[in-house]
Amino acid sequence: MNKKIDRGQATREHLVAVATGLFTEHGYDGTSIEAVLRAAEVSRGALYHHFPGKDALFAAVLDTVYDRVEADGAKAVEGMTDPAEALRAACLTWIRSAADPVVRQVMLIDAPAVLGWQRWREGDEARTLGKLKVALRLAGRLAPVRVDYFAHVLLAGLNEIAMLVARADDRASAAVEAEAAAGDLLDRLLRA
Amino acid sequence: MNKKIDRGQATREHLVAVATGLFTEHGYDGTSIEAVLRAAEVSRGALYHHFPGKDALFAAVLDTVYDRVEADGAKAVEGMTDPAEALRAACLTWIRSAADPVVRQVMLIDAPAVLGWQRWREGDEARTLGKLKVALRLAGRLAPVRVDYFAHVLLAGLNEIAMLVARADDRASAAVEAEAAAGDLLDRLLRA
DNA sequence: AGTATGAACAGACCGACAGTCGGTTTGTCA
DNA sequence: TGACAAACCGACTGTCGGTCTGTTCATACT
Repeated sequence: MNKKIDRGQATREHLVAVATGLFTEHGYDGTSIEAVLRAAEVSRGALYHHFPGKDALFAAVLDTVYDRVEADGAKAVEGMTDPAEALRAACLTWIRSAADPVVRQVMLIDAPAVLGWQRWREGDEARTLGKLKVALRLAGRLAPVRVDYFAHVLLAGLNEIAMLVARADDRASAAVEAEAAAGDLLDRLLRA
Repeated sequence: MNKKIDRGQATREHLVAVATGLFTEHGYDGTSIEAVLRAAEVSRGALYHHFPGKDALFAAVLDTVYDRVEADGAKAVEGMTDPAEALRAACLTWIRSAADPVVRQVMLIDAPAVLGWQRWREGDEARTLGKLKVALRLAGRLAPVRVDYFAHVLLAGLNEIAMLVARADDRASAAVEAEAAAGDLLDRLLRA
């Protein structure tokens, strides 16, 4: 039971990879299962053997995107000891991540609508927000009641800033301004 | 040419009203044109006479939602002379508006995915963000480069806070905390 | 070796849905 | 009153997501 399982894994991953590209380029609604099938050269039966439906395929794609973003974040803060410094580094990394078209379309635009807000928020809480809340608690002298709210505000704010960079005519200079703005935001949120 | 035009207007508005309810309850994807037709007791031809497609119907719904939100905001600040005070009042009103299921589902969850981020942002810029930027410029002593970024951050942050209230078990007490958090956020963003 | 098992895959098929199209009705105005 | 056009009607179409009945084949068992 190894060659078979490996083969299954391979098609699964292949499907996720192909779907990631199509979802990013055309959005969830703009991507038909047919299109995925054609691009991946996989049969209908194979796809529905691995995924119960289109939204499950999307969820799998979203999962790999989360993985990548988390890995980038972890790499950015490794070795850091000062919580505030690590938080700042993680925030800047997140802004850069969110400039990636894949992250933008899949994580920020489609995910809430496809999964529904509730499921989306639960996933985000588990994979992103939770850590951010811990980091905020460690880094600042925020009142405990504020931590949750400000974690959401910070994350949403960073997303917005990242979107602004992505849309800017001159992305290079926008990125510089944006990172300054993000740093400034962080300062203000953490101030006593 | 009056009875006819009036009748057209009436069906149009009726469709928008019915669609608003269905979009709010089941989301954009969960609402079929068929369902709208049945609920509104209007024929297919009539609907497609007034709207080129499902997304156009959604756009019309979104428009009326914007209208209501704007009207609420305008009422909240009327008579105020201090820009900072008006800004604060508008923000709190916006939080309360965003707690409305219609606003939440239509404006915050579906709109970006249905219209596409670009079109959505352009609309939002014209109807909400633009005013907010002006208000921020008047109310604070923010560096001009910061105004744009912080306007986005503030709006997104307020949305998040509103969502937290909407999802809370005890909405009443959550609302109190949330408005305090929003006020705190505003203070921090406007501080020199 | 022979056979049973079940994962992986194949592709015809189905129902639902968004959108189209050739009509019909009905105010309006010259 | 007759031409005109807006409003409306509903059968029809193409596409799409999802189902269902197989078939293949690597492994486990005897």
